[in-house]
Amino acid sequence: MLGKLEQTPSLLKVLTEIEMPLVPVLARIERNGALVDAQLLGQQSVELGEKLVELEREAFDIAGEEFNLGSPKQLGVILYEKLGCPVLSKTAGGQPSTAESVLAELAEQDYPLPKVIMQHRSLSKLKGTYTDKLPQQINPRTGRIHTSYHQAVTATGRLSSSDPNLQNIPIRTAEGRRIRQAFIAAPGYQLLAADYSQIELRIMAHLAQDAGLLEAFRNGLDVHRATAAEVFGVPLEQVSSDQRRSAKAINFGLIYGMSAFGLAKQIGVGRKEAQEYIDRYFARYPGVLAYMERTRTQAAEQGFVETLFGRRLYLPEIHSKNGAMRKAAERTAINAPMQGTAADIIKRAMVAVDVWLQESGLDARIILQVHDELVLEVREDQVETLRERIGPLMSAAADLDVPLLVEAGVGANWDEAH
DNA sequence: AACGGCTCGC
DNA sequence: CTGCGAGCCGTTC
Repeated sequence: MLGKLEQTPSLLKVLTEIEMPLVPVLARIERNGALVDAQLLGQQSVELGEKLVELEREAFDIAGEEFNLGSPKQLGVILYEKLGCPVLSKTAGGQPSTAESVLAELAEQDYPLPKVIMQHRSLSKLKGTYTDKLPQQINPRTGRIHTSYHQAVTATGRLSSSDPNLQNIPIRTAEGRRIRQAFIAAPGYQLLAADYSQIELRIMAHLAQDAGLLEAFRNGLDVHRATAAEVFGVPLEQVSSDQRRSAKAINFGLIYGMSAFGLAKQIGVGRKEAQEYIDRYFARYPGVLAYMERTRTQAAEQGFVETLFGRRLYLPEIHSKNGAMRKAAERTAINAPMQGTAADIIKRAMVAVDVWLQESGLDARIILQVHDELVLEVREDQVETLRERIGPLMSAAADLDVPLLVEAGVGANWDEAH
């Protein structure tokens, strides 16, 4: 009796041509490990601890009593019962929410406590998850951190990373980036970070074969700016930074199968206005609309969607009688081919880079993969060779109808390499 | 130990 | 009521 895998040539191909060759590559990456400056993280922990005590004092002062800032339950009592903040949103469990977006909203209404809580939350996240924990994860024998990559966990084909997760190291804020500064190269070596530029949007252009989007990428345009120009009806050079930010949210929203409601929340406009943006987007990029409709239909008819390389995601809930569950399956159907194709491509690239490094005898090794990025540790005198050749090699992992660009940076630490 | 709420990444 | 993950802390059992 043959299973789905043996019966399906495209799945066999994904197995034998992508996943199996990747196994020894992942093993090598895990064994290589990442060098981390424990002393620097230790200093940061001390500094963060001091700032947290300060913020705690401020919070107690505003609240007029002491409470556990880390407890959403206790915080809810202070905010909504004692200080009389309006309840803007509730959690799935029915309690008044204290999530970031809610606190930001309350802060705008001039309540002083939410801002202190937000600062406390973000710093305690950095301390608890990163600066305190990472030094404990250093292997005493190698002096490096060896994450585990999981090859068969995610629905879309991405890798995941655990113990510790090195795929969610902060980057967004200046405080967070300091943690990346603790990921360093060994003496005599440099870090090289190579990431695909907007890979999922490029895949969307390719899969949807939308003329406008293909054109934008082929002309090397800033695609968020180009989207803004189309949606807001202004010349490219007159796009404001707000318009570009909104267009970026629209582009990401499309990849995620987002609704007008979700977009409205994300960019801070009314639902009607958000719907107008979406309508204008689809009017300008009709190929994208047709592709999304095709994807939904295919998911419903075949019960699965697939990536460019034939990896499948089965979606039984696409037939659910429950509307919310069906909608969720439809969003996954939209997202999975793009996210999954990106995963296929970087996996192929990892194998290609690994083969090249093994054959060339260069003193360089892959130490991290973060979904659209590879980080390598390279002997100093070979950095320029690597930097020149890794882009074309990674780009060649797929033959898309748009350029697949790779940006590569070098530095003494992971922050500098970006 | 398991779960909820929250927050970090792409 | 935008996709995919991992992990922290607080809370409950």
